[in-house]
Amino acid sequence: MSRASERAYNNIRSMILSGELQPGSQIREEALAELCGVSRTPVRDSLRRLEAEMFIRRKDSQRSFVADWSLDDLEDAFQLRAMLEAHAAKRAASRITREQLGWLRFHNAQLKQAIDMPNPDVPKFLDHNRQFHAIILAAAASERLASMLGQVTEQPVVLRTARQYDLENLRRSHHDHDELLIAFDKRDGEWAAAVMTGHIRRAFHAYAEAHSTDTEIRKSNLAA
Amino acid sequence: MSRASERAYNNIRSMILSGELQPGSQIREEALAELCGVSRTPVRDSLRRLEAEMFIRRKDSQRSFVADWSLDDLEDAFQLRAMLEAHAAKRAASRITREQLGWLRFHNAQLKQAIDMPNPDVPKFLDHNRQFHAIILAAAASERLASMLGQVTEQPVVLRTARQYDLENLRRSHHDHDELLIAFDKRDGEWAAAVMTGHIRRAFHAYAEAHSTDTEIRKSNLAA
DNA sequence: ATGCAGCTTATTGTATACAAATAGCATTCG
DNA sequence: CGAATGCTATTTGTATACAATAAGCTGCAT
Repeated sequence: MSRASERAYNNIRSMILSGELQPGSQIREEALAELCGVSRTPVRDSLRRLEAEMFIRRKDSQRSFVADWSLDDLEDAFQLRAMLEAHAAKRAASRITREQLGWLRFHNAQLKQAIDMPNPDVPKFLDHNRQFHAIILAAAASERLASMLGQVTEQPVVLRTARQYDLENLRRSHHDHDELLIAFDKRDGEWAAAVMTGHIRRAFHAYAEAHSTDTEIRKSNLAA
Repeated sequence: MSRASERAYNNIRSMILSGELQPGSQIREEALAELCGVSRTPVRDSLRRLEAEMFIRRKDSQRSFVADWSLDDLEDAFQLRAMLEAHAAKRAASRITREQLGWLRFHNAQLKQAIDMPNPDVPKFLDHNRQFHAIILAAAASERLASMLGQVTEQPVVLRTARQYDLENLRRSHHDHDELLIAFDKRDGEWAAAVMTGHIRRAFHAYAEAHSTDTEIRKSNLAA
């Protein structure tokens, strides 16, 4: 992907994820082109891609809108994600290298450190968490699987606060990772898959809870 | 999708699926534009889409090539497909309507009829088979799932003959469908999922066998 | 001969102009 | 007063021209 095109894609995507572009709002190509400082051509490329990734929806005729996720959509995405990540874990169990295992341990230690402080560093936690999962995906060695997972791993943060999960949840995540490491070490794909399933489903419930709290807040703001 | 764009997409896609565009061969936008009778713009749109669907790959810098599927790729795609279709069947079991069940029965009867003749009509079989699966996917009621399945349901026919599966296999497929119908009727999602898994895996082995036979033939042709 | 440098050509990326289509609005007719 | 129809403005689709980039080739030097 080339310079202008990539810039447009990343800009628009992060605007959607951050909520800067409101769910349900219409998108005009020219407006985005100006915002990104490029012409409509690369913007259109990006829109097509984002449409395939279901961040953008198109009405019957051609107009684009920012996807508006219902709780059902969210659950649907997480259900798919749980299935796919479990599959990735299963495949990874029989293929992961010693070196990759080492990196998993490293990132897991780092993310533990990030929340075992007086002032927990949540962004740091999330970053190492992301890398942890990325390594498993790489070990699974399936491009298609990676491509599909890319479609369900990031949801728009319709949430008010960056601290999506409370500390207790983050600690449990770390614990899940520990168990995954043992399963990988024993090359037990079934175990790894089971742990991963639970891991993702917990994330869903944490997210869903935050989501509904948020929409309530938003509604009351609207009413006020 | 608009006229020119859609035409380009369908044309290119079917050229890939039919093998008219050889796996591994380079793709030039302008050449395709002429072939489709449109300009490069809609061709580029289509290429992007086909790239996302992994029918087209791009080298480090920008040049596009028709994807060249190894047996491993094929197995990978089928593995994912089995998982996703099983999931669809499971969801469908609890959601499918009486009317949809009726249509399933209809298409299953039709595809049985297509091969229960002195001169089996394989294209007719394949068409009703496609519709059978489409109804289940619709009953599963998950747009994301549908979108993902779209990425793994069609593989390029690198095969010489349209009769990819022998009659025995087609009959077994019909039988699987019968069993699926019963599972749906009893709203037994687990059963439906299990039947579907086997159903797709059989398809894989039939396909793989034909594939390897074909590549052997091709090799010997190349040598001659 | 071989490998590297610079040039030439092929191919893709980006911008822009224009065509087509759609939505919103006003006006008119029932 | 409401619904339907035609007009206008907005937005997207398509084509084309031009810019940037990468591949391939030629010739020179080692």
